[in-house]
Amino acid sequence: MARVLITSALPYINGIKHLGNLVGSQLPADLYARYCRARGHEVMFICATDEHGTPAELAAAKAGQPVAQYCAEMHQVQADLARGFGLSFDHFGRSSSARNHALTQALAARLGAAGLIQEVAEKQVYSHADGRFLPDRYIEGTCPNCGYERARGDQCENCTKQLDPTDLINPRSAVSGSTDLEVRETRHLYLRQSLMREKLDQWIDSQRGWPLLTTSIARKWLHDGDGLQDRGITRDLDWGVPVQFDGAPWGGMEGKVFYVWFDAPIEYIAATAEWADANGLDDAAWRRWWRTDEGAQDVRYVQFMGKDNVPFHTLSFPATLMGSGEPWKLVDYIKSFNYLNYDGGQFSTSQGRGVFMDTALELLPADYWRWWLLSHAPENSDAEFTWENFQVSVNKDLADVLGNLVSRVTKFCRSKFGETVPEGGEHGPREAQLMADLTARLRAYEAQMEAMEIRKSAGELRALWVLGNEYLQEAAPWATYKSDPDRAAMQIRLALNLIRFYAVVSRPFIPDAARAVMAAMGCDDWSWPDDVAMALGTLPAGHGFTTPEVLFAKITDAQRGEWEACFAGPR
RNA sequence: GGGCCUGUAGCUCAAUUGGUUAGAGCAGAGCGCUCAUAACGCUUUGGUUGGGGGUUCGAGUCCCUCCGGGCCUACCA
Repeated sequence: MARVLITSALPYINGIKHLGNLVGSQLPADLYARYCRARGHEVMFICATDEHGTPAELAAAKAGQPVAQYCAEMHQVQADLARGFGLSFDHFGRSSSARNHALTQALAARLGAAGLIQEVAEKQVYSHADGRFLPDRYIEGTCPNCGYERARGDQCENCTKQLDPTDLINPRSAVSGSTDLEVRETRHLYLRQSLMREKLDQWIDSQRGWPLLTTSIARKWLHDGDGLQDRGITRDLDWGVPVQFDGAPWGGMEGKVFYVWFDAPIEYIAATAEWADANGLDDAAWRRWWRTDEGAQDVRYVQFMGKDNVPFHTLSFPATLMGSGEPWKLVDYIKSFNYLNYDGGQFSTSQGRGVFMDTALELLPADYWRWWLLSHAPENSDAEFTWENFQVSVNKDLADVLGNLVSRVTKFCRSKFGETVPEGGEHGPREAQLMADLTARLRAYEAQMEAMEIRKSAGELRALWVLGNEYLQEAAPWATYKSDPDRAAMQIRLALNLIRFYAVVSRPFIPDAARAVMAAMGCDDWSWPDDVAMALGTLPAGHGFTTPEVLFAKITDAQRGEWEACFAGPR
């Protein structure tokens, strides 16, 4: 028994996430959390909505709502969708919480006292019409390089030239279109990451077995050019954690808030505190997960995220925690993912391209999506979702291999012995062989899960299911029933136990179906099959069960065609 | 422009870090079974590992080069 702290990158608040977002962090994190719990480990699985920043404010404005209300509503929407997908967070928090405000300010104060924060005066574009400072990418104008008229202030997407907003010809606000812009001087706080480069570099070097994607991105930022750059951690916005607070080691920062990438990872900790609050527990309850001087020294901390989040988690957040001089728990393993593409292009939140979490659940049960996404997780390179691949994989793996196995066993038993685990007969060599095969495969499955090799884990699980079909084919209880009914009874008794076994080991991937199968078996024993032979004796002769309805209905060609057409363009 | 990742059977992916004859699943072909969601099982056809060159007893794996895909980023390795 170990203690495992698991965090998923925080989904941004400004809308419903697509399947690419889901498979990049929350879903694999959930798989791992469920597996760890199934193995009897003590798990704290944390996620939250990332609610600060300009896009949130603009999305709220577009929806005609105060930003606080907009975020509260969208948080609820995302929480409901997470539940719909079976994401088993111990707590799904909000980066706008009072806990995060307090913790972000406290950490910033520590960093300031340690000399790791610097005030920098810089020039930013202010829009009078919008009444706000505009981030570079919200300023549009004509590209001085190629003449493209809709170049953004950070980069021209036509000629790819990197730009400064002041380079643009005829600049205007992308929010309102106003040309009433002004370059103003404003002061901001910078996190002096550059001072911690050596320490971070050694820390990264000391990690073993991290995905190449994780370490290569971290090293790129550490060693590229002049090395790790200091980064601004504040912005001129209203919505966020105020930079000026009682006890702050700086003055004159009224009207500014911390920038999202600074406060968002801190929310991992704050959300754990929110969890304690929500459960009526004291501070010690959450601090034993996060403070190595208060119980977290034996915690294993694993983070899941898409590759775009790697720099913040390998460098900025560790710099924040290390720089505080306090004994905060640092991450032990960072599992990062590439992108999932949609049918030849990218999923796009802004363009509404691809399948989003809400519509996905309207089409099919969560387990269909969970299985396909996890068994095709973009671990080593970008992966691609196509409707055809989805249909073929799901029908074959879930409906044919697993669902049909449950069906053939239960229906055969019902017709020959009734809905009761049959009595009689003794295991023979073929049964011993099955146990041995199952044990070998199960150990391989466990090893892949522990290594967080998602695709390979799915492959091993599927191989476990296949063993059941192979056994049934060879044992042929429909034939032995005629010559030796006791033997058929033994075979079916084993097969029924096998179904329960599958419910247990499959639950991390397909929790809803697993629950349905377990319920049909009239059982609630989810103990992990450390000893396979013993596990396959759980349901005794005489135990009643019910024959489940079709576990996974197949996706028809008609459905696929319809969905293909329906999702071809922006929704 | 620079850096990193990547290119393996029609499709989706493996290959214990240089070590026998490059393996799985799906799709295709054949056979078997009939309990089952026309499901399952067995057998089987597919690869000059993007092209070319090199190092080595030995290269999918290392080096060079060209071609293609992706990500990150800025006058710097």
